[in-house]
Amino acid sequence: MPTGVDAAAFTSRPGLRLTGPRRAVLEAVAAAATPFTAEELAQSLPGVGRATVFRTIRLLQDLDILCRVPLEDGSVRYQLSRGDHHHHLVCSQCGAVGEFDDPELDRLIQRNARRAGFTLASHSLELYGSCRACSPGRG
Amino acid sequence: MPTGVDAAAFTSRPGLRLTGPRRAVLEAVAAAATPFTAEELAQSLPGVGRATVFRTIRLLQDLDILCRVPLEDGSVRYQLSRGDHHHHLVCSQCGAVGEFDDPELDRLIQRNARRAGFTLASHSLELYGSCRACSPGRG
DNA sequence: CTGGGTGCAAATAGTTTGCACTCCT
DNA sequence: AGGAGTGCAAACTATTTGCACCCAG
Repeated sequence: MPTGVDAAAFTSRPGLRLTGPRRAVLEAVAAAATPFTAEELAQSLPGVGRATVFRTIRLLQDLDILCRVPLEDGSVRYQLSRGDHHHHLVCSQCGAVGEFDDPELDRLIQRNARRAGFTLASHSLELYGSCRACSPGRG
Repeated sequence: MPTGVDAAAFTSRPGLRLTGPRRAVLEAVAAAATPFTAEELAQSLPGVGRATVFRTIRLLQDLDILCRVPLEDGSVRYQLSRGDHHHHLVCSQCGAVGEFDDPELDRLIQRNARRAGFTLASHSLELYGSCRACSPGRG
């Protein structure tokens, strides 16, 4: 078993190949302790071409293995996707990114869309603040 | 009265100057029928330098006159801000961007943050789909 | 009359593409 | 063996910065 996040996903699409470079990216992604930029990922894999890193990042997003995390400043990081539909909790201090989901929240979002005469296809919700470890502690 | 969205905001910060170029940007922004990119804004104002357009866009965001609209594909557009705190409804067909706010939704978001031990500073929520005009109509 | 603002051009950041070559299946 | 995948470098998109000059207050 190569990565834990492994070949299985690749079987899902006919013609998709699990190659050396992709394996390398997959391992780096799975091993990452914190969310990373495409640049950082590329630099951590000197043996893999930049373009391949970018192409693989996109592929992994399509396969729901990786998720895109938009930061408050407009930059973008990536992180292993831990669940299907979810939202992000981004800590501005340490950069940690948590995930959560709340059906009630999604229902409320849907309701707002309907109210506006809007047919909802998708949505994106990011929370920014301080994680437990980085919070002032309040006392 | 130059723009409707006028000089008033500029008085709010000591030292801020309402110059010709800024006036021009403000007028273009106020006249825009649909959300625009920085590039488009710059091109519509040949008399104003690119850098000034970008610097003014940033300034107008700080002044809550303009708001940044992240699209689904990762690109960014801008639109006159019609309210204080609000979220966006982005139509993938025609590109129109509506705004809405829902205190209940914000409360639910806050609750999710708290649950995760997270001190919330801000959040961003964008809905993507089809506006009333562009929707299939369902029947 | 002076410090905030501007234009230009070059620099930077982030990402995509063309193409010859490689290698998985 | 053939098409998916790759590396490289160049192209591209989006935005920022340095700096000499300018003008609103």
